Amino acid sequence: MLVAARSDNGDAAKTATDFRMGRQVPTAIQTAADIRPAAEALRDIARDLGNFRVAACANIASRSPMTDADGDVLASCVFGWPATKEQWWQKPLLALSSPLTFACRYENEPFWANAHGIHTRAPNPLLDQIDLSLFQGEVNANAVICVPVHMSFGQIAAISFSPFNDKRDDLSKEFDLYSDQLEYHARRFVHGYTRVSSQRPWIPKNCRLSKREVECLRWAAVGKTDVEIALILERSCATVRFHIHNAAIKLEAVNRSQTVFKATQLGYLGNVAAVMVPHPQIEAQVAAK
Amino acid sequence: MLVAARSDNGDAAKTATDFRMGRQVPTAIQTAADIRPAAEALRDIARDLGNFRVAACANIASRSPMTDADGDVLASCVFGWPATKEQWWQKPLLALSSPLTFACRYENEPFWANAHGIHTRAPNPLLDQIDLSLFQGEVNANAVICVPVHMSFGQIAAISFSPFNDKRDDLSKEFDLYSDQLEYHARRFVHGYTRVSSQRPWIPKNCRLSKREVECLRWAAVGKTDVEIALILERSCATVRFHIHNAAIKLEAVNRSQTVFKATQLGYLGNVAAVMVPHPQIEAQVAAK
DNA sequence: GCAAAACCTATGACTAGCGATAGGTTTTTC
DNA sequence: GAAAAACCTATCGCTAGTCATAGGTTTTGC
Repeated sequence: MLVAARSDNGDAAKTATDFRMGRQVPTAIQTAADIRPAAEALRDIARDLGNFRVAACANIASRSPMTDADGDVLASCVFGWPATKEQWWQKPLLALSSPLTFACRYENEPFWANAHGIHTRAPNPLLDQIDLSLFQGEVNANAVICVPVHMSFGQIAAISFSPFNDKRDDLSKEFDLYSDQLEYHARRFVHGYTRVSSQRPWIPKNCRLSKREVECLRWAAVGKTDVEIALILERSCATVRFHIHNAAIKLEAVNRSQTVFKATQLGYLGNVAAVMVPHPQIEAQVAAK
Repeated sequence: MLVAARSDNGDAAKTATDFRMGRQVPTAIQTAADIRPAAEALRDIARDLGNFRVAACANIASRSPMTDADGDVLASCVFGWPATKEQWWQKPLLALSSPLTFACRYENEPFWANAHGIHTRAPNPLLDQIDLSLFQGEVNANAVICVPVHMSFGQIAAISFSPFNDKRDDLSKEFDLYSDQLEYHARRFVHGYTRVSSQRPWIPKNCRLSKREVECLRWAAVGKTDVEIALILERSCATVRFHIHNAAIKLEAVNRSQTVFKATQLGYLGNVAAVMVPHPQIEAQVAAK
């Protein structure tokens, strides 16, 4: 089936046009001065594709609104949210609040959602327990297409596209037709925005962690004490501390919390829950002490 | 300029064809049985576009090779790496090793690289200090296009496309023509692979952190002690502990390291270095104690 | 092959910081 | 006004961090 699809469309590999709409990508941002026109481009693309209104949050952990080079808030000045509603980003619990924000933490690809459910490209059981009972009130729409953007340093952005002045509550067709394109432009926009907005970039001078350092750090990150890690790895407590201390030095961190933080941001710990296996017998040994 | 480009191509918004090459996306993975055909599709797309050979690492923090449903290693069975070279993923320091892996930690968008530099869509000063002197030996190619994929839970993937059996060392033209398409398929492939490979998905039952909890946690994540945080926030040390403890309960974490880890994974702390401002006067007060 | 660098392992003592616990007060929200 | 959230004080035991020291193994570069 999948192979057959490739055979039928083999020649399309080199002839497929992309989303750029010309030589430049209108949603890409190179300098702060590009923010406004890029936001306008994103707004217009969303409107042209499905009469969608854009809501964009470059960092779900931050309550700062996205602004252009002059400090004007994009939500009201470009995306068309009424000024009286512009408070939604002061409270991350609204609009891009609990249900959508939650989903963006756990999902890598675009999805659409309404009060009946969150509809992803492929099933994601992690989203099953999200409470959508207050959907309309929280999201200010009956349905929404949402693009999560996971970025470096653990930053997560969320860009949503909701029907503007109409009552659509089933976006499955639009999602099927346009999610790729909306995702592409949302990513380009948010990547660029984040890049030009960044201050004080941080990079340690020598962050080549050794195998042992990472190993000890992983166990620390899942909550094990030095004694427990020592038992797990069959090494002394002092060795464990040595390695963790070494990792801290390399990451230019002052204590364990910061070390874990930075290692996570840089992807050293990955998806630990899938990698590390619990040690019930070690836990019994520790309990016996 | 950007607005003009949109005007010229306004109608393209709804007529642009996408990368899917038909009704299905050949590189998308829904079940484990799709891994092999999807990998073959990715291989073929890369070959058709630019005679590239694929190297894919779904989690730069893991040394497990990517395998299909039968446990066959994709690098040798599908992507065409000689069996004698298939050890590269046993040592994350090779192939997708230091220079490329490093760049993938700090860059959100595709780039191409050779021994002379890392060429991104927009300048990224964080990549300037990456040592490329041993490029050919480490990467096994004169030049490479690389797609970083940042995913949920802090997982980072890297997919590279290097010229197969030829000496190209300047991929700027291919990058300009095909990076979007390669990125699209690499993302779809890796997202799907990660989804079907995941075990023990983890989600806390109540991870709605309060403003205060996040605030305290952020300072802890950048290495501040409880006393320092208390001074910064003008609250007592006990209150800081209280909030951090609350966050730990909500995230189902047993200690501070694990709390910071999980909060980072879920994007609660965001790009803290850009958000939080140092407090030189607080540091002086702590030093005076 | 050799030297240097990197990595690994370990000890012991001490103290700072964290986690748990208990009880209470104040502020905010509905 | 009541309940929930935020804040406060205090204590004590446990864990993490520091310091100084020592030695061995593996990898890398010439």
